[in-house]
Amino acid sequence: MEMGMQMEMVAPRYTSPGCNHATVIEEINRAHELTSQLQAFLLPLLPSSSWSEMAIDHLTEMIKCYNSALSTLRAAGGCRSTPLDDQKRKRFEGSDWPVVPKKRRNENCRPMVTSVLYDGYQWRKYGQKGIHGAAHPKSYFRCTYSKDQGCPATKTVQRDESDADPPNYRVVYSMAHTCRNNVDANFPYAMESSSNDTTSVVIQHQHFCPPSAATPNPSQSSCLSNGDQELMHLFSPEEVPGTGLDMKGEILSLPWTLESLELDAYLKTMMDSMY
DNA sequence: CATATTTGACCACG
DNA sequence: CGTGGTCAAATATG
Repeated sequence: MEMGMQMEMVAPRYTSPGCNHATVIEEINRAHELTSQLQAFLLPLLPSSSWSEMAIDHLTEMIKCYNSALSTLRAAGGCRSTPLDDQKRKRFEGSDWPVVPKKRRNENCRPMVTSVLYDGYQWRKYGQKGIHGAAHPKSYFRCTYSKDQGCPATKTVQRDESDADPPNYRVVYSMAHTCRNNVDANFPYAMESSSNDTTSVVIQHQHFCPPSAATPNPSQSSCLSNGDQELMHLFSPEEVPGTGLDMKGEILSLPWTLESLELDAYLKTMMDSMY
């Protein structure tokens, strides 16, 4: 679109002394290399399932993102923050709130799922709220098909108070899905591992459980006879709520073999090096 | 243009 | 009246 023009116009202005352009490129380069290695590492290990394919797809997308980011950075020749055009700036004029522009999704890398903690359903975020006494805001999601099919399912995601590294997320589901044909049939709902290196997520079920009637993997479902039963599931480090991509969680859904544990360690290393 | 996210405003409830 | 949940306009993005 007019993206290129915007960049040319504003790039010099957003260069700051504290922002080392070469270092940024170097870091992205490293992330790119690590992702490529990870992909090569994963390919022979993953079983053939659409679940695995999705993980590989994620990696491929990540590599594309890095390529795009690198070429953009190199073309820009300077470090910049997200530029605001006049119209966008107008929104913040006279307001003491957004000194920085709204945080938006990575422009080159749209996540496949619409919420964190991919659970086989598609969610749409409709709100975020700071909770009294909580360090982290709570995000509110409803089923993507709530409008189309009147699906009442909602969930909230809130980062745990503990300073655990990686952080824990509390996911609370409310109401059952009534939408159809939207469940990822390959979603392994319950994971049966315990690695202290993974992100644990407390999942609470209010009224109903998530992939319930349509749960494609009932044999693994540890859920859910009682409404308010609290379950500990081990997911992976991931982006903060709202940004969506939780690829590692998918990978960790593999059976816990030695390989997958090594994989976990490798993933963690990779993640650490990326942030 | 369609769809998703962000975020301040609004509202119900205790 | 404070808090938490939802709405909806603005915005982002393919």
